[in-house]
Amino acid sequence: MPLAEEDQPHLSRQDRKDQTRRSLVQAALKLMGEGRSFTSLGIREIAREAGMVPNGFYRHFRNTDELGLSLVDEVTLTLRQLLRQARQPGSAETSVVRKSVRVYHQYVRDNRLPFLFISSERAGGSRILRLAIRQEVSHFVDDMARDMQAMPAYEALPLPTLQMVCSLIVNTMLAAAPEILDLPPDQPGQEQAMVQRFVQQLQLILLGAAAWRAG
Amino acid sequence: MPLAEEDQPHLSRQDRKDQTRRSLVQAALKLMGEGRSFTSLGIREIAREAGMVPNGFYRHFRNTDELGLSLVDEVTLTLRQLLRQARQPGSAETSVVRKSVRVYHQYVRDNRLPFLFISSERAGGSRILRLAIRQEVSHFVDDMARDMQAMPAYEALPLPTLQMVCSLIVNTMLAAAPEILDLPPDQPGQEQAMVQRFVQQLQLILLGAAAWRAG
DNA sequence: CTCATTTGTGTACGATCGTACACCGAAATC
DNA sequence: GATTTCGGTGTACGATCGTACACAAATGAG
Repeated sequence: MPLAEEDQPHLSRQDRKDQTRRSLVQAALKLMGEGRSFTSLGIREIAREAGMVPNGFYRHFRNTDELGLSLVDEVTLTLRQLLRQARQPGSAETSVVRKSVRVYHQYVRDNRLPFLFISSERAGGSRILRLAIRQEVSHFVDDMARDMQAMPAYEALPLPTLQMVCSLIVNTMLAAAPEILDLPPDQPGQEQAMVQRFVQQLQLILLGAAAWRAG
Repeated sequence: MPLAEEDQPHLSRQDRKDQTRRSLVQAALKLMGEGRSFTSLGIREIAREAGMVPNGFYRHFRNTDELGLSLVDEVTLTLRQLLRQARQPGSAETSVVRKSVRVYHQYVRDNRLPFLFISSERAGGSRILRLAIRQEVSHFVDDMARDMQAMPAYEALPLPTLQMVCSLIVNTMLAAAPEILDLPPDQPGQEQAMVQRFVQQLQLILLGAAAWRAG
């Protein structure tokens, strides 16, 4: 093993590779944040944004779709973090739904790029990406349903029913994300109306779940 | 007025223009049907698909976004037709929801391109298109809510509440569209599971709406 | 009939695209 | 310490892109 460099902490070749690979993924995400769809991104463009020469791209991915799958992995972490946050002890607030919506609203705004990517490519141009994202969302729904099953209010419902309910909730949440991100920053009224409708929709779903009989 | 041509019915200049304009819009739609996103389409590409030279594009649209807005108009007609179809007298079937889902399922398959466009560009890359589509969807929701208000089962609910419910229903329907279109044609089991979940989700929403109190 | 308008064509330019090949320097291996 | 491996660079090619300009043909107005 060579002497450790002082001003640059020793990074193995693999570490450096992973680092530039991540920079490529982040570059693609950033470009999509500027109003581009994934299928419109080019290899040269991504490489340039990542600060490297076009050919460097091929050292990490064979084409843009392959990068897209890595992008799904990367962005999925953000979703999992959301679920972990939701698992925190629910404070006794007047309305659990209202608080959840507020937390989600802020979370989407704090993680603009990941949500923009997921909600736009979930039905977007690349079939490979669509399927990958749907699988991750499905995974997320399953986790959420298991969490819900541990709650006294819903332990009477069988798991498949809970999955159906959570799928509906997640759909509603993901559909709200691009609307949140498109809100003009100087229209508090519009924002308030959207949030209220969002809250009511979730309340209605939970109301329906409570009235649901058998699976 | 000149003599009418026999083998080519007389078309005014404006008629011919509208015709090629439509062919451009249809060309863009067809290209998106081949797995491309709208923002990845180029002027040359669209013109070529429409069977004309690149520059011809500019005689009709200044850029692709402008064509996109026409595309939204074009495709919206398909949505309106769906609503008109739903207005037909609901036959007395065991489950209205189940029948509606079957009809919708077939309708989406029969109008693949319009639904592919709407559901993918509703959260897609072009902000202008996103907003235009959302406005049309919102319009659709309003019409649907008015229809629902005329039904005895829901006449007790105020219009804003019905709009909130219909928005949830339409969201669920639009989210189902790309899943329907992505189904591998040889997996009846997967299709059946998807349809069942879809039916249950709509039933749950209606159950929630029935239990809803006040606006 | 004449002439201006308008729709679609042909050609051309510079920029960017995906990709192939040779190359360099540093890390990894021996 | 010598040698191999490999991430990243530089250059180059043909294809396609958006767009500008001049032109042809047909239509509508006078």
